[in-house]
Amino acid sequence: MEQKKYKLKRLAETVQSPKPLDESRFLINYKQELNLSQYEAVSAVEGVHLVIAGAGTGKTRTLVYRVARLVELGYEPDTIVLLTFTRKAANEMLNRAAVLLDNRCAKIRGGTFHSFANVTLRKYSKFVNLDPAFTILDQGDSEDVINLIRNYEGFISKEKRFPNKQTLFKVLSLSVNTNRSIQEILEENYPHFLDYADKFLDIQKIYQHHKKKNNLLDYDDLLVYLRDFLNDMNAGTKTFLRGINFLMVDEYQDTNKLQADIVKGLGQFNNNIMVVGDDSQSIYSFRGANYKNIMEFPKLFGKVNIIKLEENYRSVQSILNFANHINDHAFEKYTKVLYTKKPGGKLPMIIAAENENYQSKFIVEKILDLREEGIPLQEIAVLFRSSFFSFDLEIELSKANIPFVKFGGIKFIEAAHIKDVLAFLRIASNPKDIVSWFRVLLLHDGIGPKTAQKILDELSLAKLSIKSSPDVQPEFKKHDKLYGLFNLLYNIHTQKTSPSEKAAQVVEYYYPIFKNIYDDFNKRSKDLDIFQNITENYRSLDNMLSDMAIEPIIESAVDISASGNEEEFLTLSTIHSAKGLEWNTVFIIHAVEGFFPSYRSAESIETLEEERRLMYVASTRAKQNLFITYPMNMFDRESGKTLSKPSRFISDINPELAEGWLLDTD
DNA sequence: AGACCCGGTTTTTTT
DNA sequence: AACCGGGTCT
Repeated sequence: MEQKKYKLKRLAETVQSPKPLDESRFLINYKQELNLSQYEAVSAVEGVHLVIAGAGTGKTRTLVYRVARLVELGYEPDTIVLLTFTRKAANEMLNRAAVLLDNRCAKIRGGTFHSFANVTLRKYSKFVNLDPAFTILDQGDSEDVINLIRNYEGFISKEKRFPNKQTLFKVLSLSVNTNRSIQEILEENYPHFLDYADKFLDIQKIYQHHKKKNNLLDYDDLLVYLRDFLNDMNAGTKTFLRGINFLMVDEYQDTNKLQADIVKGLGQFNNNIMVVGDDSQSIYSFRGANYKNIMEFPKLFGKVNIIKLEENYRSVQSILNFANHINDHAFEKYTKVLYTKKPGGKLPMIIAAENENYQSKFIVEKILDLREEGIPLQEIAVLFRSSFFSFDLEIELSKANIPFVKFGGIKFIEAAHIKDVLAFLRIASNPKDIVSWFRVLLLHDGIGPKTAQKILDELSLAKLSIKSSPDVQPEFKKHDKLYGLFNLLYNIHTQKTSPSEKAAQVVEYYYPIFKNIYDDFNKRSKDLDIFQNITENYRSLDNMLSDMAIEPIIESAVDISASGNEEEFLTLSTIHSAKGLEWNTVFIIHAVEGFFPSYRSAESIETLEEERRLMYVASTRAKQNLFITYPMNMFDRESGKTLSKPSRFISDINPELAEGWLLDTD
């Protein structure tokens, strides 16, 4: 151990010397395997660096090589932190680095801001005044807590619509993530609820108190506590910061104010930071992300070295031209020009179909054609603005026996029946979890909100407890209906069994209820099996629950049945979930004014600009072929109108950039 | 009084 | 598909 420390110091000095490093000392030939800009980014060691990496310019490759190089330079892998947008992205990068160099790369600390905060806060809990066994609320859980509060006396009035739980949550969360007051958020996004501003504040107060009292942290709290810990600069902060030599942040354009503060806080000691991103691909403003964050990065950090990656390795020239055209209209950006050494390529095709179903049929046929031409399904994706756009297509694909996996939209963990099962386990892990108690109690016949509340009161008075067997609690004479429930909770709370055994007990108890409440229980019951399989990967219930909250499993029963036997499959994905990925052929569907851009976004230039960036992200996913389709007659229930105009992003496009086609319905 | 059922409304995007 | 509110049943 000591030897390593000595070695670290010596190498750091070498790095500071003005002489260029002797490249032959490295196992990897960085200069040869990277282009000039990539090499510049990869070989940057100390200081603050901003890498502007256009779509397909080898951003991931650059990060992977930099990780390897830092390790080769002798820095301890666990002093390097890599923050990414999803845990999947982090794992993929660390794996690639491990393959490139060796296993030391897998020891790098990586993950999302949220998972990083989770680990840090549990470890340094006493410095942030937290119980380390805190429970994490995902968005649905947070909404449920807020709903509980919403139903308190005095909030809902009969005269005027009171905001629902989603709206309440969104406003509170946006206020935290963008550092603005509730008043401001309401003025900007929900002026019709301005009358309720005081009630929002009341609910916020009660919500915060509830979380504190019951040892709960929501997504935003994870970031807030981490930021405060970093700013506090107590003994814990110092120890923690000393353990970090290098910080890398991917997808920086999608960070919000809170996350920018965290980056700043993490760099307080040595200021070795590299952030990577593309202002043209910022698509998360609804979560408080702001592309201005990346524009203002140099202002916030002072002396920043800006590196631009502009050579695109992904797409043919024709697709790049088209994407650049979409991007040309953005009004504020770091100027960068993407170029490629893959000249030519077929022009993107814009195809008008009679209606939605013809659009679907066209895509099915085209996919079959492409497969004939030798393009595997694995290399094809259909992308869309909103998850429900693909419903009709999904039916047509099933008819044609084309296997697909859908990304984005409802997640496995959000399905009602999975949340039910989780609620039992969460009570076992944290008997103070009132929301889970409510959920579980309401599953039972004859128990509604009032009775549930009564039982919860008895719990807090300790007349009822899952810490001892219901057999020895006299109060159960009144509640003999709930004997089975309490017996189950008593067992899974007190027994030292594995999470999977506990889950099995829960499912056994839950199954009859489940069959009773869901008409489609047959379809759903597969999910319960999948859930039980997942639980086998865990030793600790607490770990399992926080993992599931921070990093939801994407697969649902539909996906499994499609991909189960290692078959190749077509990808259906929201554009948001397609971030960072690429395919030979990409279809973008529903490019209709009102759907994409969504007419919800038509109110402001900012939101419209974001829709434009979405189109940019979608079209830069394609390597060889790009098809953009739109139905000419599309009824929209929300506005009650039939939509017929092509998306403004593709109408009036220069014929040199894309071909327009009309689908012949014969 | 409280549970339950029904029908109209609302849904972007995700850690 | 899930939510919300109102009306009806126990």
